Amino acid sequence: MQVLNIYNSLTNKKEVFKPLQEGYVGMYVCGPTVYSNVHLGNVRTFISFDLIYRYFLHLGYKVRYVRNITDAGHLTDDTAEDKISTKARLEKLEPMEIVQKYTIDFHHILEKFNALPPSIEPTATGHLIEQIEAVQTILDNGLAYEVNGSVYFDVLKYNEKENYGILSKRKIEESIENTRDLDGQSDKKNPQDFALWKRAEPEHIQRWNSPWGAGFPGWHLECTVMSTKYLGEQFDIHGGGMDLKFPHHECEIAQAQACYHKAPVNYWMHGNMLTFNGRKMSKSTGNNILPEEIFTGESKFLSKAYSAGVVRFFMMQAHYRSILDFSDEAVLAAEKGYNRLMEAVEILQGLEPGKTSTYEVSEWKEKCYDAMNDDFNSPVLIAHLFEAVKQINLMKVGKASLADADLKSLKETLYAFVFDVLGLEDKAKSEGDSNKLSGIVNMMIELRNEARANKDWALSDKIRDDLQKLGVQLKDGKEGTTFTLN
RNA sequence: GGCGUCGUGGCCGAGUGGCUAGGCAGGGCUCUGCAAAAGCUCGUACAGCGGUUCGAAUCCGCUCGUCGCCUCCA
Repeated sequence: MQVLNIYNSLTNKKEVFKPLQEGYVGMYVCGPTVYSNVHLGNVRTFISFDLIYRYFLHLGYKVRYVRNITDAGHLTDDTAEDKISTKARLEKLEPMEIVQKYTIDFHHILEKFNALPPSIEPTATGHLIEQIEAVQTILDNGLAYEVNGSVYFDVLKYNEKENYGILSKRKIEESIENTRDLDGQSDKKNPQDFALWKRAEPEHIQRWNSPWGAGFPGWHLECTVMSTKYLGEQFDIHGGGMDLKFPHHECEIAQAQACYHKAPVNYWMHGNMLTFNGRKMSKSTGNNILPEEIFTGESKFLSKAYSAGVVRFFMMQAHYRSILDFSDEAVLAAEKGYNRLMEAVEILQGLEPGKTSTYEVSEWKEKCYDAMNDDFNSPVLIAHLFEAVKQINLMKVGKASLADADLKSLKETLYAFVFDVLGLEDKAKSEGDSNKLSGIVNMMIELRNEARANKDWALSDKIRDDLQKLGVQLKDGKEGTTFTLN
C-alpha cells in the first residue's frame, strides 16, 4: 500500500498522513452559517471534503466526519445585527425558522451533488453549555477578560507564550500596525482581540443566559467546542475554505491552546475558492449563482442546464487547493468529458474477456492510487481514468483485449474510483422510466434499420435527427446501433 | 498599504530540474449510404527580464499582471 500524502496548511508542506490512532481518522470541517441558500462556492468546499472523506473510506479507514451547522447569528461588526437576525427581520420569521429553512436547503443541495452526510452534524445552539464552559476555562486560565457582559480573548497576552499567527503566518506586530480604525466604541482592549461571548442587546432575539448575563457565543468558539467534544482535544484533520484560515481557524487554535494547552489539529486542510466568470463569488455584487439555477438552466449566465453530476465532475477536474473558475464554457466542456467517461463505464459492463491482455492494468491501477495519494489529486486521477476510457473503446471495436483477471481488475478499479471515490452517479440509475424509454428507442432503431435496408435515407435520417433533437443520440457500430441520452 | 497566491498551448486544467498529463475545441485520415459515435493522427505551451545549472516552464532575483486575505463569508 502506498503512502498517503496531505498538504498541511500549518507547515505549508506535503506530509505523510499518520493518524493518531491506526486505522481511524477524525475530521472536522467548518459547515455553513444557515442564513440563506448555499451558493456554489460553499458547495465546492463541501464537495472537496466529500472527496477526501470518500477516499479515506475507500482506503478502509474508519472515519468520524464532523461538520457543524452554524445556527447562532454572529455579528458582522460591533454595531450591526447578525445575519440570521437580519434575515429573520426581512422574512418576518423567527431566527430558528430561518435556520430550519436553510438547513433543509443545504442538505437538499448537497444530496443532489451526491455528497455523503457527515457522521455527526452538530449545531452551535445545541452546544451552548459547552461553549459557556469553554469561556469560563479561558477566563480561569487568564487569557480572556470580561467587559460589560462580553468576554474577549486576550490575543496579546496569549501571544506572549504562544504563537498567534502560527497558521496564517501573520505577525501580530504587523497586524497591530495595520489595524483599521474602529469606531472607538469597542469594549476590546486591543483591536485584534476577538469575542468569546457577546452581551445581547435588548432587541437581540437569539440570547442565552450566562455567568456574564444574557448574550450569545462568539463565532469561533463553537468549532473549538464541538470538535473537542466529538473528536477529542487533539484530532487528525481540520478543514474548511481558504477564507476561514484567518481569523477563524487561527482563533480556533488559540482557543484550544488556551483551554487544553496543546495543538488541537495535526493536519489543517484548506480548499480554495470558486470564482465565477473570473471574479470572486459574492452575494453582495450579484456575481453568484445558486445550484438550483444550474439545474434548471434559468440564469443569464448559462446557455443550458447542467446536472449536479456534471458540476461535480467539473470540480473534480481541478485540484481542491487551486482556485477554480466556473463559467458556462468551462462546464460545457466538462459535460462532454463527463458523458464520455460515463459511457465508457457503461460499455465496460458488457465487455467480454479476451485470451490475452494488451494493456497493463496493474500499472494503470497503481497510477490511479498514486494520484490520489498525492494530496487527493483528482485531476490527475481523472486523466488516468480517460486512459482507461480509451482502452475500453478500443476493446469495444476489437482492437484491444483483456484477459479475465485484468478485465475484472479494470472493472473493480474504475467503478471504485468513479462511483465510490469521485462520487459520480450512475446516469442510468437516475433515469426513472429507463426501461420504457429504451424499449421505445429500440423500436425506433428497428424501424430505422428497416428504412436503411430499403435505402430510404430520407426516413432513416429523419428518425435519427428527430431523436437527436429529443436528446437521444444513436450510435452505429459494428454490432448494431446503440443510443445514449444527452 | 501589509501578507499570501497564482500567471501553462484557442479554452479549461495537471505537473515538474532533462523522458514535456488529461478534457474541450480545431485540422487530417479510417469507418459510414451521408453523418454521428469510436479509432488513428497533427497542433510543442509554460507572463517578461536577468541569474544558478551540462540542462529550467520547473530553483533564485527583479518587473508586470491576476486573484485572495487583512471586516461576515466555503
